[in-house]
Amino acid sequence: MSKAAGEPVYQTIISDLRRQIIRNHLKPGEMIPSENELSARYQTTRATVRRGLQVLENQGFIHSWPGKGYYVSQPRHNIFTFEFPEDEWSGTVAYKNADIIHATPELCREMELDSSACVLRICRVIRNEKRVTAYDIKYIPYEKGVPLLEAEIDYSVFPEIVAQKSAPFAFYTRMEIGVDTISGELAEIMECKIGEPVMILYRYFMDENGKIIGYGKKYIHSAYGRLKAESGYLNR
Amino acid sequence: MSKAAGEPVYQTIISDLRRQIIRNHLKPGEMIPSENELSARYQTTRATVRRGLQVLENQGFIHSWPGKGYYVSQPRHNIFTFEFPEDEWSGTVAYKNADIIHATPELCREMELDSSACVLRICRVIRNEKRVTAYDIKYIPYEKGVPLLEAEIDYSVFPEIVAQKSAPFAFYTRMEIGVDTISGELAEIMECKIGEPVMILYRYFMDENGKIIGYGKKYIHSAYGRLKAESGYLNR
DNA sequence: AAGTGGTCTAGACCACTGA
DNA sequence: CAGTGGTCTAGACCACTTG
Repeated sequence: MSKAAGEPVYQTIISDLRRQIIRNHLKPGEMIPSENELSARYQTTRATVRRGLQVLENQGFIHSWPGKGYYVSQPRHNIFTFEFPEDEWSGTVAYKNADIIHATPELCREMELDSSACVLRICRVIRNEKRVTAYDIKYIPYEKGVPLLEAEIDYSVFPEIVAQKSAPFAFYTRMEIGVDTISGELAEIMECKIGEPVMILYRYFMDENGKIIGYGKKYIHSAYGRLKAESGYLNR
Repeated sequence: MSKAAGEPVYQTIISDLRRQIIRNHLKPGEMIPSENELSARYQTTRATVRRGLQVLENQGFIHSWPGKGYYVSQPRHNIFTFEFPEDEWSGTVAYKNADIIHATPELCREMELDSSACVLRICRVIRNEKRVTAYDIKYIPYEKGVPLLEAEIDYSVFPEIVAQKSAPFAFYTRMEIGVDTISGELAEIMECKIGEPVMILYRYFMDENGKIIGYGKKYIHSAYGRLKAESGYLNR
């Protein structure tokens, strides 16, 4: 039961329990002291205790079981998060091109489109001082007659384009990470040899109803670097 | 202001505000009604209102600015999470081997080890009916004289091994995703041709002090599949 | 029946921001 | 200065679990 000067009581409760869990004095599956017990121990009310337990629950340290008590959770060390460096990641845009094409078989499949559909395609080549580091293709369903948005043609970042098609919060994203070797056409664009390995990031943007409102591929040259992700409980 | 029968008041508040944000009636950067305003509107107390706002804040929809009010946040659509399917992912273990080796230059670098250090190495080949899908190598610092743990030799999943070296919550993980083509030695192990592309997952386990307590590489054949990640605000 | 967490009320005092 | 969020008190009633 430590106490930093002026530290809120609920913070003290959080730190204390957190420390006990991390040091394994409270083990996964074990019950932690009840709200009433903690209220008494810290000379405070249930509301304040709950304030602290709420945080630990949000962070995945504990979970509550109504009628029984709070229990230490089983840690999940295989859930990772990463921040995807949208553009400007691997360099500057060296070439860009936007046009409207008919849906290819790939696009019909990936974007669940009719084969008569049209799609706005935005291609970009990204490079650093020495080489082409990435090749990026974005596809956005194109409704005939609907004027293009500045943002689309001007290639702001993908989520921003999509946000204007729906609303800032009204969509979700899926990413798939794959790998392949570079073939003919791509080798020319990326200025490298056929057979070199590339990472491919596929992105799907869906609206509230699951309708695909954006699809993209990004080829990243293996020499550029790695994608980094993290998981864990210590940095919270 | 909707109301489901028996739904807690704070839930109603959450749903209502959430809907307004997703529909873009409350826009990023805009202030939402104050706690007092909401208390009056829902005929409840500040405590109940705060209960709801807390949730929306945790989910990233809003943030509070003491003395000013609550504001709608800028959505982050480039933060992804994925669950890493530990083993049994791409098939069954076809071959395994554990031994103790001297730290190679790579290990000294990656694990921040002294060149005289010893390391427990666990290699595994994973395959499905048709082919080798992955090759997995785990490294764990080996202290001379310390007996090996059952778990290590028996190759339970990586986080579990590491958890026994410290404590279930007392470490964090970094993953890096890279790509390469298969070279000689690896081609033999993975039963494929030289030059085929592979995804490489590097994993680093650190304890509270940042000391590396586990390192691993997993080569995944491109034919196996993709790594999938998600982001967004709709599924919460 | 006693204990647990879930929800809620009706206040209080504080530090901070803005007009 | 009035308004905002941050913290906290001291209760209440409920549904649930356990002995």
